[in-house]
Amino acid sequence: MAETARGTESRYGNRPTMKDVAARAGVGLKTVSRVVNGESGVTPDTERRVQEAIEALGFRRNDSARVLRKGRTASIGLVLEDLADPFYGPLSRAVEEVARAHGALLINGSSAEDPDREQELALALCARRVDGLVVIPAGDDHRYLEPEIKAGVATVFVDRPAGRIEADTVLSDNFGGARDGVAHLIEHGHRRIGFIGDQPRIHTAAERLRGYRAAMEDAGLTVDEAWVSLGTTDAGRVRTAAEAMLSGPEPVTAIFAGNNRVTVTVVRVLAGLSGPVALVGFDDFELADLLQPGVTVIAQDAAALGRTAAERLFRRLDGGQDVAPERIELATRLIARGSGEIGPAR
Amino acid sequence: MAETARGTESRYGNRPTMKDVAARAGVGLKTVSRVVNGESGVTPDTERRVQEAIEALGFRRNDSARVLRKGRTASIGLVLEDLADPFYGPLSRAVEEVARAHGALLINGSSAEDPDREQELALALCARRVDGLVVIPAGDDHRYLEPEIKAGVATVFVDRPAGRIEADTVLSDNFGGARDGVAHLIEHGHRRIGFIGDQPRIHTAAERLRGYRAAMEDAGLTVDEAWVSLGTTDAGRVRTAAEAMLSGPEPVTAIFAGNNRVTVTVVRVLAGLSGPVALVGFDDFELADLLQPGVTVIAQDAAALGRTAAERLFRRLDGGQDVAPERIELATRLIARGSGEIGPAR
DNA sequence: CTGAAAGCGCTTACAG
DNA sequence: CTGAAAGCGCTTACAG
Repeated sequence: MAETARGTESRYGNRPTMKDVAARAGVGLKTVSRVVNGESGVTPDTERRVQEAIEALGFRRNDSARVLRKGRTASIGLVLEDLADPFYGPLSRAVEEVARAHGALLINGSSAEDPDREQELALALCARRVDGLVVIPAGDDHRYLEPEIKAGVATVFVDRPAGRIEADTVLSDNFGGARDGVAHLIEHGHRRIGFIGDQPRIHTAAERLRGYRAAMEDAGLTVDEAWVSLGTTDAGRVRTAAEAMLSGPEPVTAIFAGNNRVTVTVVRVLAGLSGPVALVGFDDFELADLLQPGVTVIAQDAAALGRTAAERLFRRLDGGQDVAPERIELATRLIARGSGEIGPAR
Repeated sequence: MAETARGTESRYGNRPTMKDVAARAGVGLKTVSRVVNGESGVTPDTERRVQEAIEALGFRRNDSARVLRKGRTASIGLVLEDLADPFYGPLSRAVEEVARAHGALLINGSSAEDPDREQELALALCARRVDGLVVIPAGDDHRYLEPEIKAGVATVFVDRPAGRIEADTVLSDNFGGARDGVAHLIEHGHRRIGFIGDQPRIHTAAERLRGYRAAMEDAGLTVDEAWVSLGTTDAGRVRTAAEAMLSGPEPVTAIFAGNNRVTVTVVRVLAGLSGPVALVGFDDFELADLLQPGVTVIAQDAAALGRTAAERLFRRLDGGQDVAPERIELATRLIARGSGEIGPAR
């Protein structure tokens, strides 16, 4: 009857439900539920009748409804800066793999480095009742997530720390990595080293700058503030900054680039120069080894960041709600390829 | 009372509902619903009381429940090969932006080029009742999606065509692009041109091979089958293939690489060679212009593929269910950077 | 082994 | 302007 009521043909947006299957198979709703979920306690004959009805009707369980009753949605959210950025691809994929291993789907969105959009997205995901949230912060105040976390949304911050709340955080050792990279340049004889980085309000940028200053200080070198340039990482600004510190009577002989966008632009600037200038960049990038010279970098493991964060999230979900928030820092790795081993021009 | 029943403190996984808000504000459920959804017909005073209860309780509407009643979930699914592949980043992001403009969230997953996993993922998304599906096929039989499409899941295939079903498809002009690239090499004097591509069961690979053969034939050149190598695109196989066609008494003087992974490996092989060999690659990649020589490529617009597909999907969702499936082909673009303009060695 | 009733948290359709 | 009842499609808790 239910069938007839909805018409003979399957119509758009009119999907069969367990009720329809039950009616067709001549069994109760619960029996259909048992078969669909592979529960025991159904005679083979009954099961066959239900299976036939399922096939005939093209039934597929509505997991949205299931989830409402169950409590957990078996989905987690990922808020990142930009899905199109090559740094976030491997990170996303790693989060996805861990989610998959736990039977969860991944909903993700880009904040476009806009704190309001980050908040809007994160809260929309909470409204969908994701079980957990992996956030790569764009903003620096995450108090808006406090009620959600309290309500049980497992939340882990990655790449940058949470702002003004206590929460699990997985970071790269930005300070140590930058310090190592600059120390590497110093070891190769440089004393005037430039630093071009992102806006200092961004945690990673500030940490890397701090690493630069620490390495210089460790070596007893004084930083001329004309060697330091912070701001947006668009090609225009970076190019101007690089050209400025490479000219004048006392130009820098080496540059430490604060992230891969900066590195690429600096490579372009250096390609147009006559004399060799050393370069070490934070973040590895594809083909860095194929350039001439190969680009020496401080590599961070984007996939490991994602994996570590997602594993932490599921551990919390699997019973560890009351564990104290932890801050995990992953090591970086210097990969020497040539550009960082050039000595200062005589 | 409801409040007391669930304890004074907000406990994990115990979120306030509209019922709780209604009880606290001393109004009916429907009135809370009206305030939450910004519907008219509520006195300012009532509204204020409800708002206060919402704040006090930390209420956030459960969109999962809402969705169950509404029918549409305001979410779409994206099944792609690998989120970590730089080709899919911009494509994903473009789909996300269109979804966002339509108030929908994006759930995505990687098939890892495995047809079974593609199916599992796509059907899991259908079970969640996504409104639509953007699929980058791994398999070549999509009949499993027929009931879903009939039931109203708007579905668009991207990058590769759907197998054995009629459905909207957005593709790059793989044939034309490859033909143009090979013709470009012929124009620069080459007559022995190699082709290294992916497995021919993959549609894009087959089309590009067809373009290669067409260009050769158009120029009256006969293809020696020793110049053609098809298979997986791992570095080992590609390297062996390239080295084979570059050696012997009649080596190729130019190579057309079937995708960016192949291109990168070929660049590495050529870097170790003494004489110059021309190269054109299908797919653009970052820093292609910084290599020496810059790599000439046939570029496809990944973002445009994603955007076009998502727009098509939402058009269907916004009333166009009964439009006939369409096949949209986007043009490719040759970008000359040096490697494709090298003449044959004398 | 099987099923009727209640409920997950909302919205819809309706009545006052 | 406001709210009680029914229902979205499932699962839970229970009874037979």
